[in-house]
Amino acid sequence: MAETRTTKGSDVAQGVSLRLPRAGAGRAAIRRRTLHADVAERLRDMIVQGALAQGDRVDEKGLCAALGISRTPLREALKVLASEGLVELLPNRGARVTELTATGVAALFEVAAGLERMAAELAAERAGERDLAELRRLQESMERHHAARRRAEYFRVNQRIHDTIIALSGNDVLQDTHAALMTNIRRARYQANATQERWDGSMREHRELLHALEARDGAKAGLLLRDHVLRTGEAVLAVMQGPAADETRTET
Amino acid sequence: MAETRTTKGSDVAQGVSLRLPRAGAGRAAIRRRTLHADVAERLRDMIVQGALAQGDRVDEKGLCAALGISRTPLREALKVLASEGLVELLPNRGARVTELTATGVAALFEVAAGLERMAAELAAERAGERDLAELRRLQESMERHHAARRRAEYFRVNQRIHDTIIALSGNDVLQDTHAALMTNIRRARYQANATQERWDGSMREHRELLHALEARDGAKAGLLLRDHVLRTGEAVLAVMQGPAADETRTET
DNA sequence: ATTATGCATTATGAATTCAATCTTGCAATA
DNA sequence: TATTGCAAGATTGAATTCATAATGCATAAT
Repeated sequence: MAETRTTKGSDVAQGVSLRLPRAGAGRAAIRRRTLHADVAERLRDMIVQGALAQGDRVDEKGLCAALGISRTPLREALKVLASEGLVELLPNRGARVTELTATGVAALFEVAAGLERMAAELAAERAGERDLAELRRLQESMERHHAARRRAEYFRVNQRIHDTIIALSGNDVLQDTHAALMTNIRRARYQANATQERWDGSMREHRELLHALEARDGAKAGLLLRDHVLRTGEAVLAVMQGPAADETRTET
Repeated sequence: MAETRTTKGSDVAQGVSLRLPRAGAGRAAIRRRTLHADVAERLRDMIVQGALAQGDRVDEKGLCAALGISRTPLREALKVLASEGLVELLPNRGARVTELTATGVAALFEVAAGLERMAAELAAERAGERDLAELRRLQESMERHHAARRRAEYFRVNQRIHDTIIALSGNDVLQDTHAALMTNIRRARYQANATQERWDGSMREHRELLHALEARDGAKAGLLLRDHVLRTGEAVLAVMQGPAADETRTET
């Protein structure tokens, strides 16, 4: 597993699959990627999935060895992650993974709810008939997964619906801002993995949302989606604070 | 002016006033700063004020010489600015200052309006009586500046009011997200400097907003502030697209 | 004359090196 | 025995060096 070479040499570097320009997929956009961007993506995943846990100090040397890169791109990536709120940089003391507090997660969901409300309002105005048809298709797909209790698939389609509505807002800034928040929200959801089920209620809310969009009732769609996201947040928070208050510092 | 020393030496670096821990102000938080953070701040100002103009390629070597630093902190700062949308990084081709398009600016104001609406709704619930008193004080101050046609002071207090309402939301994520957008919005406003006056209408809207907040009518306050920000955006856009369509690529 | 190709120059991305700061452990003293 | 001061070690932040990709120009070929 990428033997921890002790630097000093000429052919260091490419220990991992990083760098390769995505072998399989279409060659269309020969977008060259930079190392720091790949590293940032990798670190993001590690933090979301808990491979780098809350409050963990980021050991630069160790991570460099593990990833097969030098410190420069890693440190560049850390700057980006810091501006995304995933790590905090303590001058002369390195980086540490930010802790998810209850109040912080509540704030995240509150803003996400506001952004999705905005997106729904705009989508109700700007979505074409084809877009609504696509949403209906997704809704039906989700209902099937729900009926069959296929949790993972349900979750994926659910996420897809939210992303679609965001995209239908036709506002790039909204999309980017939302994406940034979602990385942090995924962290919280990943933690609260266990019992964050809210299947039935969530399904109903999605149905009502779709109807409001079809009726081009932006105000109603906005409120429905906002409250839906807020309830999701409450469910996640309940798990975080609830039974297993292990890792999660609640910080009243 | 920080003689462009040709590297090689021991006492390079501190050409500029950077680094000093803010001599005057209270010593309370002995917060140490890092070079890349200072550089990022400096670059932000340069971009907002147009010292680095739209579409300008960022010459690393040149800037390093000008700022009296080496490339590493500069490049780290550029990564941060890229994630803030102020520059874009072209792999192997360096950084370039992003261009403000009409659609982009419209999107910025749309999202800012949504965030401020959210803030107003929350502030109406969460603000204490003392906070409202502070807002009244600011409003009166602004009215005085308005009456006296003191443009700069009016503008400053106006900004202060918006920031205060954002803060009264009690939501840190909202505050950070809004701040990130505002950097870009300031860019647009700086460009449209000339005739973005909307004094009288703006004043009236602010008064109504204050009344709604005092009445704890969150929904109304939210809508008022949202529309106020949207109108400001329209004014800025009008100037951008209008008479002097010089620098600003409109990009239909 | 115009376009294509190859070379030289330049600048970027990443690695490595260097210096300053922080941490840790031990010892000395109260 | 606890606390403070000091020194050694470790780690960060920044500078410098190195390798590679991009750009521009000159030359040659059509």
